[in-house]
Amino acid sequence: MDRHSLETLEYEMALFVRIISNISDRKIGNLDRSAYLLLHQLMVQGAVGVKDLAASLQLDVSTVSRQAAALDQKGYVVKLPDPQDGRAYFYHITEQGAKALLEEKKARADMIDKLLSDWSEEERRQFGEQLKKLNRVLKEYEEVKKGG
Amino acid sequence: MDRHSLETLEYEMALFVRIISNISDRKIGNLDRSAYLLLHQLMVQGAVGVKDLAASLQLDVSTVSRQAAALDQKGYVVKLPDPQDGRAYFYHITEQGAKALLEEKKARADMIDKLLSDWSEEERRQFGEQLKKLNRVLKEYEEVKKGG
DNA sequence: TAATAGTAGTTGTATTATACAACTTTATAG
DNA sequence: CTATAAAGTTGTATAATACAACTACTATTA
Repeated sequence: MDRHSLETLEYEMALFVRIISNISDRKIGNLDRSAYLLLHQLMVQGAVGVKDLAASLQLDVSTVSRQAAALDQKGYVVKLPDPQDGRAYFYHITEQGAKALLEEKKARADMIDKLLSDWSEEERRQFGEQLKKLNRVLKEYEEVKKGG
Repeated sequence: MDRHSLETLEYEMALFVRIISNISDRKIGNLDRSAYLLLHQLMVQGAVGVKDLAASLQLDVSTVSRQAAALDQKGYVVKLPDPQDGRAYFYHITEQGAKALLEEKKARADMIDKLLSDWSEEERRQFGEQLKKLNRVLKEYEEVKKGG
């Protein structure tokens, strides 16, 4: 591939990560990034335990355990015991949690909308799709890394 | 804008940040992300002090001071006093540092090249350009945030 | 069925990147 | 000359993470 495009991509990716990590660590709406992703996952996946959540999010169970506990504290999720297995729990998103998630999504979407105000419709759509595609391969890469 | 594209973009961006932060924190080559960006900046900007570096990188001076000290330790930069100002220093990238930077760039570019192996030339070019454009507005956003 | 191995989840500890605040040394303005 | 500002460093705090040790259960197996 053309070396110049590749180098642009390489540098801009590193830069993007730093900038956007800092921004999103400062919080967009009321949820931080980890809480946001956890709630999103719970919404998508339905009620699951920390093990499954950790697998989906590709994080350590201990990390997810703490994140879930924090959301429990806030009343955004509830932890119900698995009747089938005395060790296990299911986390359920609460009404309040669902509301917070939706608000957060809106806040983030609005911010992005504002940031990309001079992008064409087509550019945005395309960028979103490319990011999605990239995330898929990055996830695979992560899995490989953790497996071996 | 079309709500669906926006929501895709919104979620994929959050996901991208988490995935790629984790990956790049685990190091690609021999430099971590902060070291890489600092060396890159020094290469672009020439010899400057931590204040200017911090401004370019949009980080706190204390953060950059520590990062630069770490690179100094490794022999990737040298810190020379400003003959004009007894308080100030210039950080210079060393030959070793330049070599490490190049190797790192290569390692990262290779990784990206591999990850994007099924993307067309045009897609990559475009994605890089879009990321670059996005980074410009994100930087502005950061500046505003820090100013007010 | 009792003993052993494995599993879900939590908690302790360490690391890393960051910011903010206090400080030191030097420079500049009144 | 004194007071204020500026460059840089160091102390302290926070947040997200991983790994390791642990508890409490479950499953296997002899």
